[in-house]
Amino acid sequence: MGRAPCCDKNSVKRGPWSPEEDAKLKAYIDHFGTGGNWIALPQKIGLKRCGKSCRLRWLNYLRPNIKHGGFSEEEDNIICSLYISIGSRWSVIAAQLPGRTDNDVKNYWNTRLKKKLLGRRKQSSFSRISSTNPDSNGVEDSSSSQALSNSALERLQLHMQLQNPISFFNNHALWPKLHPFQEKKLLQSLNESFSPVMQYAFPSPQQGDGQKVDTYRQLVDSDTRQQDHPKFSNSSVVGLENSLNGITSPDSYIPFSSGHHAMDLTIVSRAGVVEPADAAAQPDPNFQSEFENFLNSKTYGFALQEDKIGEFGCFKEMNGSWDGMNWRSNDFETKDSSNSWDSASVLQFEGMFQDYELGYNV
DNA sequence: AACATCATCAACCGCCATCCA
DNA sequence: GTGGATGGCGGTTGATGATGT
Repeated sequence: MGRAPCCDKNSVKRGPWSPEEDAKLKAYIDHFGTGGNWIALPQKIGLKRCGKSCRLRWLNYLRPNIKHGGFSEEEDNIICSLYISIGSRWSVIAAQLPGRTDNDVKNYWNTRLKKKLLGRRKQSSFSRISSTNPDSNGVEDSSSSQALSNSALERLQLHMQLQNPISFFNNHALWPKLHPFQEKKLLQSLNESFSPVMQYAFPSPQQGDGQKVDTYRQLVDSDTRQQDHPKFSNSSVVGLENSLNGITSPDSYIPFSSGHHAMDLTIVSRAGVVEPADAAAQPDPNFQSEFENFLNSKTYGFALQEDKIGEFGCFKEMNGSWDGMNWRSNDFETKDSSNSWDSASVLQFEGMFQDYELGYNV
């Protein structure tokens, strides 16, 4: 039994608003405000609209100082950065963009920005998977596509594409400036939390790691049983196992990502030397070659290559530096009242790790 | 020119949180 | 404490225009 609708759908008008309706609503709110009750408002002004519809129309279109379209690169950067950090909390993201509504930001992300950032990269990553998996026939593996929620997958991909998490975590100079206690707390929480990516970043094979894998696998099994669309696939477990059993050993630990690879979990697992479920498969020669080149390059920093940066138009103004997008390190020092980035900066950094925890439900 | 497909975005839907009697 | 009313939010839909064939 669903809840009662907020209005009688048969007696209210739906669909696009006419200029007359807009004028009525705007004139009333300009003079009297909303009166604190959107549901009662349409009756007061003689509009055959649902109160919620009035509220939405006002907030998204009629409200003063609303901007439509023409998102700047600065705004792109903010949206990308916040999406990576906090996910699809559009109202929070929109709050950082004066004149933008959550609906606008959401639409912009879904229709343009996401494609701009993930579109071609996704394609290339899938083709890479396909090329190494003779069974896939070039079709995206449904199990891997369901491994994570769309949002989590997108954000994970963005992480992998826009940042090299391993080199990032190994190079503290790239970290945002934190107060000492914040950094201590962060490191503490990283050590306490269990995340595959953290394992890559801080490889410290210890007794009990196998147990962690077991625990993780139990989570996955539980997840699979409980949900129609489990957040985890077997490949993510394989990736985790590889991360613990293989490449995270002190000698073999290698920052295998060159940063510009669009690596989803399947690729992560494949990069982990041998994937048990696919042990007989030969590594993609192209990937192998790129991998070796990377190892020879000794550029373990943020290794976004020039040509790859060019694919991310919205970042091209940042001179190859990520500071402008993700790590407003100055935010902790310069309290600029003209922008509202302070809280967001904290969110960004905390959210980056929460993201992985959420993604893995750990 | 006609049709199909794609991209965009305003609007809707339904869930959850909060308020208040 | 409880339950209804309302606000707020994120996900989704569908109309419309643009573009491709």
